[in-house]
Amino acid sequence: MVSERISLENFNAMVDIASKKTEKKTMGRRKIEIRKIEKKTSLQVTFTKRRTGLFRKASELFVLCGAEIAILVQSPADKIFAFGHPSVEALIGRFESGGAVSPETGASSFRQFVEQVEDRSAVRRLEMEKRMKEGGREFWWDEPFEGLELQELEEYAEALEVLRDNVSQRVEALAFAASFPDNDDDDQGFLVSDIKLESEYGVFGFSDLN
Amino acid sequence: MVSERISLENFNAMVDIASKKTEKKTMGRRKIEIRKIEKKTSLQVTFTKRRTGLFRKASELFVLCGAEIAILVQSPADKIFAFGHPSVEALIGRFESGGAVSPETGASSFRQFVEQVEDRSAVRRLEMEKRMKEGGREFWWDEPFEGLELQELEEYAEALEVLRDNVSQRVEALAFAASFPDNDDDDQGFLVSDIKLESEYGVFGFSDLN
DNA sequence: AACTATTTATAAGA
DNA sequence: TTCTTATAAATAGTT
Repeated sequence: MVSERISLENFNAMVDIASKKTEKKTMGRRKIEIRKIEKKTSLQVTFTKRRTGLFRKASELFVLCGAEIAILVQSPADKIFAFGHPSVEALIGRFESGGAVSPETGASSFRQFVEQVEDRSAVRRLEMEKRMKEGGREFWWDEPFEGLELQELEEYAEALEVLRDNVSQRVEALAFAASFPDNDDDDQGFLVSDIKLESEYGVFGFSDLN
Repeated sequence: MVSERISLENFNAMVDIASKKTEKKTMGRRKIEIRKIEKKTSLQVTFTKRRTGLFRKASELFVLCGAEIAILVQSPADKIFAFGHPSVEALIGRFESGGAVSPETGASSFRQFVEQVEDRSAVRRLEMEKRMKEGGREFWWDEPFEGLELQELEEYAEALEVLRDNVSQRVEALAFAASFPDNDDDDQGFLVSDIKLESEYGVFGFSDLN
């Protein structure tokens, strides 16, 4: 009994391949609806593939545009994955001096990176706990960002700092601007949010994303 | 004078089209190297396209896998874009069903983070709820902070500060823990950066991302 | 973990 | 800017 709903196209492709109407070996990629995957194994596989893809896209955006990026993803199994954006300098420096990763063909090192982030491993965690016990210190493990490596955390903290500074600057700028009210009487009641709500910004549908 | 480097494939395609060896109207998408785009207008265009793409991917990942995601992107022009899930609906549901989130390992603070990012505008949230009811499947994302009111921004800056402090504390704690090596002769000189260099972590390259 | 056939994303150009 | 077009890249389903 087939428990998943199958589109007509998918069904026809399956029949064709099963009945050898075509030489094709697989159905290849099939279109899917963007809605919750129910089958657990598929979900896990898809999550892994797409998280990897997402991080790759982020890294490309970072490299191409110099855009600073921070991503946190919490998996269905409640693992946390992080993507951070080290500075280009740090990146290159690390790349050159470390030499740990040869500049070989593509995916491998990116995959390594992802694995490294993923691998905020049991092992390291246990090591850390051991050291802390040895050091006679109590620590808070029910704490933010459980599972992130020191380096990721540092980068994240840096990113936060930059972000906070930027936001603060903007606050100051706005406050400054606000200290010079226009002659306009109604200005006080005019919310920026009102403008935005009228615009197209911030509202995206998925029904038309395919 | 051509100032950009052009691959052989691209050059050949250009010649073919120029000399009408092919009926094609455009060269279509061309392969690019993943490295800093120098031409400013291209950079802006690419940034916009790819940020949109990144956020869409994140949305899909969220919907398909139920993975919670937060993204912060700072554009080359220093605008900040944020993406957050879960949907407003889910978020509100969470608030209603008991307020504080259960402090299961690591999750709570991530959720806090998401909520901080998400909770930028009550107004916008309400508007979104409305649209979600009307349209079914819509999400909010993608506003530069320019659309925020002064007060909202201030609150956001504060939230960031809190978050940053938490993360910093965490970093310090980890660094402290790491400063108790097994045989500590001279661990005074043991710097966090040393830890980084010694570990395999954080060694990754982007130059070879295809 | 690999493999294809497809779908999807997107670089250029209009 | 926004749309088009052709190609590059990502990935669903299978093995």
